[in-house]
Amino acid sequence: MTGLQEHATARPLRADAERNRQRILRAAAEVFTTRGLHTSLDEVARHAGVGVGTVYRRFPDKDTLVEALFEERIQQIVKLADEAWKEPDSWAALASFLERAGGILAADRGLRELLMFATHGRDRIEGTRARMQPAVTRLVERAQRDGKLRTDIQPTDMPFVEFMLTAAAQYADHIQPGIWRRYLAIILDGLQPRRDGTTPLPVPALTPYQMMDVMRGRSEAVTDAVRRSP
Amino acid sequence: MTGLQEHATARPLRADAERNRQRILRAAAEVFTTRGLHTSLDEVARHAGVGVGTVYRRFPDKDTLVEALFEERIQQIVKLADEAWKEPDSWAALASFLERAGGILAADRGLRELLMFATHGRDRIEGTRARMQPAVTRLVERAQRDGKLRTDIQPTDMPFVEFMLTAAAQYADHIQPGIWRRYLAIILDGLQPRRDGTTPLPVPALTPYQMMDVMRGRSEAVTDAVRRSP
Amino acid sequence: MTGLQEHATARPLRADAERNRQRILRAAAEVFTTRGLHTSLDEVARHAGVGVGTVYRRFPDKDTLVEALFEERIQQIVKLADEAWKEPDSWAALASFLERAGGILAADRGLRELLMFATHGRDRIEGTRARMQPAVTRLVERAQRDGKLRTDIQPTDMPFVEFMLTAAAQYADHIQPGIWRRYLAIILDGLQPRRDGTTPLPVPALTPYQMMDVMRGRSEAVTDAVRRSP
Amino acid sequence: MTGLQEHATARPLRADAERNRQRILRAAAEVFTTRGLHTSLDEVARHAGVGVGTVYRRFPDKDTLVEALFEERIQQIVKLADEAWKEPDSWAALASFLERAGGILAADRGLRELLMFATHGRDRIEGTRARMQPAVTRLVERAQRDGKLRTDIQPTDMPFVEFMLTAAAQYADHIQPGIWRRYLAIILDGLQPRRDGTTPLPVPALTPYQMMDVMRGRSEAVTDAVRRSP
DNA sequence: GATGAATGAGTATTCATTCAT
DNA sequence: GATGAATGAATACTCATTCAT
Repeated sequence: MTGLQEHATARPLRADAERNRQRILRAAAEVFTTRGLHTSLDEVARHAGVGVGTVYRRFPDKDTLVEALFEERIQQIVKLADEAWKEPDSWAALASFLERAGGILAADRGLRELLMFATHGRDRIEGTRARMQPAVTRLVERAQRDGKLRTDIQPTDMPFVEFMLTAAAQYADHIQPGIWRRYLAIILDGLQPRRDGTTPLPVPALTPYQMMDVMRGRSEAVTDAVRRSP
Repeated sequence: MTGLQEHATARPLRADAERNRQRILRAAAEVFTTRGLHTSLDEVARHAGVGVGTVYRRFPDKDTLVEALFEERIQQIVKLADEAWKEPDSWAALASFLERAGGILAADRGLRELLMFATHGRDRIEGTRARMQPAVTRLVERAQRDGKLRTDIQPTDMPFVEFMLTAAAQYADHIQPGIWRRYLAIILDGLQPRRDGTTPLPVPALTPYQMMDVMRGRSEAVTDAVRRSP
Repeated sequence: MTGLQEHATARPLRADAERNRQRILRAAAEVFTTRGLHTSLDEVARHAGVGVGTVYRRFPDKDTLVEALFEERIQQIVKLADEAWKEPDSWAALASFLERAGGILAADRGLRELLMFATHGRDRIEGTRARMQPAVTRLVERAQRDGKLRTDIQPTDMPFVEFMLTAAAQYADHIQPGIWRRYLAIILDGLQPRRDGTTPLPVPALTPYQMMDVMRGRSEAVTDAVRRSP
Repeated sequence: MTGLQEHATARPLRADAERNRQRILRAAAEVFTTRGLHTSLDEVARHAGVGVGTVYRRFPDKDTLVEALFEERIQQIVKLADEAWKEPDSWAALASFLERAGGILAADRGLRELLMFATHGRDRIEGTRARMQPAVTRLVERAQRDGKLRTDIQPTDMPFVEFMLTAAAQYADHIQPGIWRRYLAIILDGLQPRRDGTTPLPVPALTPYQMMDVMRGRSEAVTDAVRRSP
């Protein structure tokens, strides 16, 4: 139903097992969202109404659970990119994609921590990201064709925009909700070509291949971030 | 030279004590920079070549040590703002300040974590921040007077620019060093007024008072982030 | 048999868990009795033949473990008061209660320390004490009705008699076993009305409410005494 | 001036050294009295206005410092016994001695802990105790000669009376100041011979030799009690 | 399959005592 | 002699992970 099984090479789970899996994921999303990534698996299990052993039966370790959550959110963002494509105005499409994705990130402390510290590197995440890429690329290229987006921008810049908004939200969203939108507006202005001259970008964007490394690279970071527990 | 002594209202430390203090600070900077803020004080002590008790003699707890480090770096940034003022071109002054500050942040994982997750709220940090404010305000206002900076920008936006660059660096600086400069360039373009129209900012900047809360607010965050232990 | 389960409002522990719980309690009683209340939980765990985590699974912290032990002994004393009631002679009933309770206290250094320095204030202890009160009150009042006990004595004086015997035992029982009985005899004589005049008591007994405070008051004391670590 | 040096076999201290010694003793008395025997020597040194090194120069370790304090108080009590001798009524003399000694104990938490847990065994304490013995013995024997005190009482019972009052004070003096006097009254009644029959004491008093062991025996106890630090 | 009991390494922190200044 | 800096063993407590029921 969420597609979390789609890449599972093994046979599908029994109905009750899948139900437990979903409960765990829901519980994890809830506690990680509200309390952050440290929060013990015992706590997650308690919220899910299962034993901690069941959590371990479904997810080999905490990292994997966190990754599964991450993937779920990434999927949402993929969906967003696909939906944005329907928007006829190419700039509005890109802008609305960035904004809606920002909204998802701003709302979830666990996800922010995940993005800021952690990630995975497992194949199935890689696959998800891969699926996102074309959708984002389409949005970017269309806007560039229409002269609405600087031509020195690359699709791999988009995740960085989100990372930056995430940081802004992390700092102050609890004090001034939506503050990140202020910075999105500034960045959007920076992304548009200017008649009166655009500052040349001093460093090339990441290649898609490097982008994979970014995601992978943070594998260890998860291990770090997730393990930290008060 | 680093001002680490400045807060000591009492007599200066004995020579040997000061030497050890510096060793501890250096060791802490090193391990926090390379391994992150979790990393036990035992480890810090080992790196400094002192007993853990010595660390505790100089810094009542881990938070305080982390703060001392933080303060040192913040001081560097304050100095940067003051130096930038000498630059005759008002836009260049602001831009160079943002860039040099970004450079400091990009270079240090521990500092980034500190900025992103942690801090305290003790008076001396508060004081440091307070001292930074006028310097930044001057830079901002001069650039606005010269028509080089959007008038809807506030001094409190500047720390957010840094937060965002920090995030970008955090993600990919190890893969593409200096990548954050790419995003600084985009943001700088977004900060300039445009003849062809500027997107209005949808959310007001933080007031200086709220900014204090942001810094304070992370008090708990440190406690969280710092205390997380593998 | 010891009622250690009674407070568990939830389902009873699994057989193995209960077995370990008992092992821990036995080990704790042993080491606390012989070495005193300081003695780390690591030590307790080692004696019990379990990991320290298991101790913490059963008892959220050291205080609670100590309290559980305390409660067990208090329960024994409650039982004593009830049994003493069966004794037909009212003075003999009271005296035998005091003596048998003294015997329990004299035998256990950990318990003595507990009584002298430590306790908690949690509901279940409070409840236990509450259950003791009526039994003691009955004994006291019957003896007074029979003219065997000074009428200016209150039920709240009885715990103090025990405290005093405890102190005597603490000092010298290891040198002269049973020495506390000598002082019990003196006190018993002091408790009886005298034909030839009784010294008026210069200070009123504690009210039952104050007695609760005495027990509660030692909350901090435990924390103190228990936490003291060599 | 306090006689603390009287038994010092070594040469007398230089004036400033003696002054420091007194300051330390005074500071120790103060902090131990108010906060208890745990309380670090750093704290004691701070209160005395000297460095901790100075404390160690005067007292080889914490135990010794605690013992010195103990001795000082014992001396006070010796003095009390001597003063009481002047009282013409033999019973009043004994009673007033017990009461005034109780007053000293009740007022001082550190001293109570000392008595309840700790002591020394060093010669000079032993000497102090030895000097107390005759004074107490005189009081006891005179009262017995006058038929005011049970004849089965021994001088070694007197310290136990104090121990017991100490326990009562420890429990509740903060809740009902002077409560220990209530129990002293009861004990005093128990110590007097009764026309209508006195319960025979079931256990012999300690011999003076055993009493020495009591004091000595607690040597280890101090080590225990003193070392415990929150 | 599910449960939750058991494990133990890992962390921050304290304080008696020693020793260089 | 005095100072206070340094030391490090000791302790309570947590939580990811494994395994018996």
